[in-house]
Amino acid sequence: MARKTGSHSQITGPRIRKAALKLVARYGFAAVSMRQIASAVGVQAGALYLYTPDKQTLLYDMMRTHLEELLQAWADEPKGNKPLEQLEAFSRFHIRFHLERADAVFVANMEMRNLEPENFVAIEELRGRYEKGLADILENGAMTGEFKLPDARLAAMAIISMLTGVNTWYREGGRLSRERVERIYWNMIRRSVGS
Amino acid sequence: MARKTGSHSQITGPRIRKAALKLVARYGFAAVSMRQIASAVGVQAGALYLYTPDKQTLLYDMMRTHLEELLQAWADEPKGNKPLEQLEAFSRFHIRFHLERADAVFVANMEMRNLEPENFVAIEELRGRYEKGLADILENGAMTGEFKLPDARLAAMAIISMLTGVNTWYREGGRLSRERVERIYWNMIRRSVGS
DNA sequence: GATTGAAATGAACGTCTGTTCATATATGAC
DNA sequence: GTCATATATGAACAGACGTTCATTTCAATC
Repeated sequence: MARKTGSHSQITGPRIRKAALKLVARYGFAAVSMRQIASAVGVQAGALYLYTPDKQTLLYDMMRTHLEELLQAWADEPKGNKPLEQLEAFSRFHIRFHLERADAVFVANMEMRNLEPENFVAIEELRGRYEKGLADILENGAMTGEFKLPDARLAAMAIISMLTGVNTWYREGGRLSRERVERIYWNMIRRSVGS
Repeated sequence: MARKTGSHSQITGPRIRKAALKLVARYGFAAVSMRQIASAVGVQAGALYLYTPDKQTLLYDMMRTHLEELLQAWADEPKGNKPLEQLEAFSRFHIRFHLERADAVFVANMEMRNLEPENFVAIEELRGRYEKGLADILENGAMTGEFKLPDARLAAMAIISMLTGVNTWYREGGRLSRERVERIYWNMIRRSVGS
């Protein structure tokens, strides 16, 4: 008869989120039904509503969880002191973390438009915080003269787009190893900021 | 009583494509109904089927038309002879063309997964042709030693991701003019290839 | 083994979906 | 003004959608 599980900071359980992520990444949020998600979890559709109040919240939880884990992982990452070291740490971290969670990345990047306004704002804020992490590194480097950048915020967007783009073509066991991709990208980025 | 218009190389008419592009870019293909599209065109849903056999073909036509126009426009673009000139031409062309057609770009990048296998292959082929245009420039430059690139194909993907990323944040009348964005991006790209 | 409370079912709801088609309206030729 | 042709309507179709809820199943406690 209970309508909700005890925890409140994370409404939807990990089992459901994981199954939903896979389906939503493959077919898109609007194209995936609650019945399909339920079937992937191994329950009937009605049972999902013991763990999430509605479909929209399920999407929001997937994206929020992903971005919170991203921010936490970056906070925990060793980064060194100098802007150049930090930029390398960011570049390699971003590629590695994003390749490890291709489904969540895909959803977080593609499904913004399916968020209700309130949730949209919250997710955008989290994403902005991550982007600011990179922008700060670039700004510091520009101030010390290590980087030659007319606009650090723009450079941050350019670099993040480039890094996230790896997810669109990289395939495990393909022509290039992840380490090799990381090195080549890092070299391009290092040169692009004039170092 | 006629079921189809005379032309056959372009099934769906431009009026419908344009209205559909706007809606699909904003809400996603799966989330937009034929009734919504019809309403944006100013007709009833049934009338759409005089111009397209089904919804899937409508999506396919939007993407195909966009990519064909992209390929044609790039073919018509003046590019110079030297790899460096060509790379600058490509960078500036890509930003300009894509900003001018934000809706079509969004749809072409986001709705691949809603294409049926046959259509998916066809669209991927067109996209591959465009990417090869850039990869060829980079390969030429690497051969002459103008560019320092361990892997031209990978560099092509990196650069295209970076350029297309402009669409996600650029807003008309924002902090930076398009010309300024073009110049900054071109500088980053030029340096990233070691020139 | 009975009692309890949580977890899951499965039928039902109203609404919306893509698509079809008999019918109606508009357009231009003679 | 009549005919022919292209264009559009709007009702109807079968099925899927998100969500609710009375009922049943499951697991643990006494």
